[in-house]
Amino acid sequence: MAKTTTSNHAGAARQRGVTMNDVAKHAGVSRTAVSFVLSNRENASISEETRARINEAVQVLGYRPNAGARALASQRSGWYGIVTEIVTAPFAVDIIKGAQDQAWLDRRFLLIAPSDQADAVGPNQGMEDAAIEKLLEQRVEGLLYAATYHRGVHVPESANEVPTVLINCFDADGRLPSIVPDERAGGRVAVERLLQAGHRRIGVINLDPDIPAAVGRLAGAREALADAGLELDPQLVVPGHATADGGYEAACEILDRYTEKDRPTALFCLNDRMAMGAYDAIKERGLAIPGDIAVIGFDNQELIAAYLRPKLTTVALPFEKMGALGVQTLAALTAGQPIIADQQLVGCPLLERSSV
Amino acid sequence: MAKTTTSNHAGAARQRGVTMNDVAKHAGVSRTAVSFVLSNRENASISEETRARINEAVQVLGYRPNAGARALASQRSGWYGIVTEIVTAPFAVDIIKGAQDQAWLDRRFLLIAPSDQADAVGPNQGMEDAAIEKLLEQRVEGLLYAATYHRGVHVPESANEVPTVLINCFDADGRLPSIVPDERAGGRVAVERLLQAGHRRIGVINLDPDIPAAVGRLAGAREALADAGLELDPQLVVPGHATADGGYEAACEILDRYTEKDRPTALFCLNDRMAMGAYDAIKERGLAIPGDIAVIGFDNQELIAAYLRPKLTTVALPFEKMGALGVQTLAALTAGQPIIADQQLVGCPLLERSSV
DNA sequence: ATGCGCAGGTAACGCGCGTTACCTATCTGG
DNA sequence: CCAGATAGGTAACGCGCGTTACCTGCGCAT
Repeated sequence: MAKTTTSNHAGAARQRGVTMNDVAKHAGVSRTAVSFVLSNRENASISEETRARINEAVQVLGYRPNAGARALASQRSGWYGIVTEIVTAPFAVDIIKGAQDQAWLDRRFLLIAPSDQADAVGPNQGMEDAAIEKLLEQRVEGLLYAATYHRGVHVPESANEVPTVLINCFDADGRLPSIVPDERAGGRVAVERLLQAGHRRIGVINLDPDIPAAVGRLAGAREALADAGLELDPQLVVPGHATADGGYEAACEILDRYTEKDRPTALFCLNDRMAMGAYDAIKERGLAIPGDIAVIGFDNQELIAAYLRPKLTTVALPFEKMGALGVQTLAALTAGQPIIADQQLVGCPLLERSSV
Repeated sequence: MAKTTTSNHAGAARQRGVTMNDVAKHAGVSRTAVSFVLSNRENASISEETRARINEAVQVLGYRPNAGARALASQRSGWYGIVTEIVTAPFAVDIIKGAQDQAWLDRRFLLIAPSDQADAVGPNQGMEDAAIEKLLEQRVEGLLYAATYHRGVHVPESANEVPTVLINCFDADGRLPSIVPDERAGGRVAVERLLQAGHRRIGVINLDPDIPAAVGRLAGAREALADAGLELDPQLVVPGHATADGGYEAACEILDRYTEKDRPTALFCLNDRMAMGAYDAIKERGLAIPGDIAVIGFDNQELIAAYLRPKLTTVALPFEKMGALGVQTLAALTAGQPIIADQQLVGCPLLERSSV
């Protein structure tokens, strides 16, 4: 499989960039004319004929504009920067994806800078500052700052030099606009789905109760129950570590505590990893999903939700959408428009699969 | 939660970049002197005193070099580009992460371009070409081309204008250097682990037998068995769809076909998703992992392997390492060094968890 | 006094392009 | 026949910086 031939690689004589001047000469016009044609200037008066000659020259010579030079002259880089933990979080990717696509539509480029520690505290802060610094050196016109889980963050000072939007987090200092998931609405829709399926006794496997995700989702759950004239039994809310093991243990506790009659008929797991563990606990007890116990998750971690058996019905975190909205907001901001709100909530859609 | 205050955003008067000239004036020297100091020029003769004055001016004014202008003047952008499907694959991220980190070490920037369809065939080819085009407009000095699963690809022509390295795929046209996982060695180590644990009858849940991953891993498995004086029973190799469902079905087939005595005592699943399905089949039959049946996977998809119960022992695909190696290879290439081989194999380490 | 080397700088060009000011030839209306 | 508009361009500056060539004193040996 491994060949040992030494590669002489692209002998392709790396031609020293064709410039606009070359194009101009080839077409027998001035460089200015070329510039006008390439940038589709409105009020330029260039005859159709020369325009065609120029375009042909571009083709023939394989001219490719030099983005750097263009940025220098026009004072606009056409770039946005995004700072985020790349790999720590499977989520970050979807945000990037959404932002990337939107940027692409706007004919902009997204410069992605790593930040292994997106918190402004901690040992790696230097890294993050350096990343932002690098982005600013590239003269990005705006900054996106994305976190891997919904929380408050402290954004480095330097981010103030350029319009900045936070994604999946909010400014603990309250200055910068942010885009976050509507956790409350998500919690509500999850429980509404269970109610609609006829469940009245619903167990909740909770996260660390202090984080925004837990607060919001639980509040939403309460609202949905209240609408149905029910209350959330505090006994049925058990905290768990945000892992599969945590979900397993919490589910065991909740399942073993009651007789078959009193047992909840549905479990709302505040994230999919915990749902994964809950599945095990349920199956271990010879119970069927969703026959005996329905399960609904949160987050829509594809790798889990779509591969569990039965596939997990869950509420999706709208990462791509938030990414796209981030870029849009940035675009508005850089265009000088006032933004609508300091915090934009993005809905979390229910994803029907087979566990309810 | 959602405030509706209208944000006036960073009133921070976007100061029109401090330039080297400003620094020079402030320090009472010429711009050249500043340039010399900032670029740590070897044979420049600048007194310690003026050097200090200049550095102070940089601090005071908050000077930040303009990367674009620098690139223009020096004819070196300091950028590499990477083309990959960003989100389709959870894998791509790790490659990017590895490449990003290595690039960061080399004081280079990684420009990430989306390519929703990394295959050179298909409807989205235009997108990919455009992405490469954009990267070249940014004057990247080298190109990385990463695939989400190990396979042969056709790289667009334009990539030839600049040194290019393929990651997790190889050039079907055989020109470009590539970096791929050593599937064979990986398959070998997996089976060796099972043999070491005393297993003699090993079932294999296979992938699509035509892809490099299947070919290599299976070959490695055979080698390991041969070393132990055993042969791979063709009956024990069952093909499956590369999903949890596929793994479930294949495992059912293999488990139900034999009596308890003839049944394999271990399952080598050629990817983790299938292992996930196999878990269900095994548990359903009241069998214990690894007590009754040991399971070993491949890929090390964190979200699955680390969260299954028991945690899955698996062979890791070295994505980060491949990414880093890609950048290193590119660096060597751009420095004009001949590369070692057209294809570099990267080892797949065994990750011990609890399923063997 | 002269020559010479060296520390400590500076002037000026060019990188590739956007953009503004200006110029010329041709047509049109009065 | 001439003023004025318009089509079809061009010359030249500046964006911020790297880099090369050159300049100016000053100490020192001749």
